[in-house]
Amino acid sequence: MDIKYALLGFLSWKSLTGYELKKLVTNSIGFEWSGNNNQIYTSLVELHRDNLVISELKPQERYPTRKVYSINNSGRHALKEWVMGNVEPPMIRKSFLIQLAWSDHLSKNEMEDMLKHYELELETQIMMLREQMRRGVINPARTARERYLWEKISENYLRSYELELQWTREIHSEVDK
Amino acid sequence: MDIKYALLGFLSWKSLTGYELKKLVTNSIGFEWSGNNNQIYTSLVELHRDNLVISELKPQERYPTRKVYSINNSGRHALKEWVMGNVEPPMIRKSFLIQLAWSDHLSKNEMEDMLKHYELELETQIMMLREQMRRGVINPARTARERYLWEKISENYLRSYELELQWTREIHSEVDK
DNA sequence: AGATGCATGTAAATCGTTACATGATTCA
DNA sequence: TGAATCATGTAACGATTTACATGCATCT
Repeated sequence: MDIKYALLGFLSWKSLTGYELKKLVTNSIGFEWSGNNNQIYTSLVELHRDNLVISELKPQERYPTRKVYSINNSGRHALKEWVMGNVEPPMIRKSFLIQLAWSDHLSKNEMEDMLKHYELELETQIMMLREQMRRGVINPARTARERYLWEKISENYLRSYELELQWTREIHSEVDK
Repeated sequence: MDIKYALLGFLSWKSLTGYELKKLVTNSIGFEWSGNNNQIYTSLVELHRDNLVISELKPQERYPTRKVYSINNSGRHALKEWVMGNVEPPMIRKSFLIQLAWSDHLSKNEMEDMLKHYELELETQIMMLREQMRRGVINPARTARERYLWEKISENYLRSYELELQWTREIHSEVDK
């Protein structure tokens, strides 16, 4: 369950509430997935139960009480353990390739349509990424190295989508012949 | 649930048993995920319930009875519908990038170690893909176009991993300085 | 004798998504 | 007045993984 470590990571940056974590997770590049309420609040409960974070209630005047989570030493330790061990290859799931695999019974026009759709989806993703990067992606940037790494991570996703788009266009032009 | 359509796709190629489908799914490039027993046998039951396939028992002498599934016209229709509609961007989940995001507190050596591990994982994936391609990946190849598409699909995965490896090496050499 | 292949499936647990539920505040 | 933001969470469902369960045949 990566989400727990993603949350621990953000908490190793600074103390945050569930609500803030949700925003960070859904707005950061590469963390988007499973940034739903349920997982965040329940993961925080588990992290607390496992004694990796502490929480503190901070009442406010006009808004609901905030429950601020902070990482503790066990949490920092668990995070470091996870970061160093447990390296796995990326998991890539492209439904579209399965669709393409069984698209031979389509007419030329139908196939072009399919490819066009995929290109559009990819172009949209790329635009959103670029836009997000343009107006400054979240980046703790506590050191030059950290800033560099976070920039590289955005770049990674961008390049992945660009490669996919390029590949699709190649097929498109080949199928067009 | 893509797995159902992946199965329908293979059945649109030829009639197959659950056991054969399992082997195909786990050995084909891009279908590997969720090639576990449970999903295949239960999906086949659902496809049968939804009237997209028919099944026939074929007793054998020395081996257990085979349950051979065949696609029917509703199945072929459902497959075509799915292939043409419903185009979605790829889903990419790279745990490693989350690890990297929170790796700034590691020493230079520790970080190099991490990167080295990831490179090794990627190199292994690439080798396995190449090996699979070398000794002839599954490919219905009923038409020249279908052969071409299936080759492109293998190429897609290969290129994705190669891009990832290249990106990692870039970081590695930058971090080394 | 032990591993692998043939062939079927079930059960339990975890992970992930979507929707539900509440309620004040602020901005257009 | 309606939408968005602040802030907490729960419930239900669906997808996915891992492990369990059986038994004969064939190969090393």
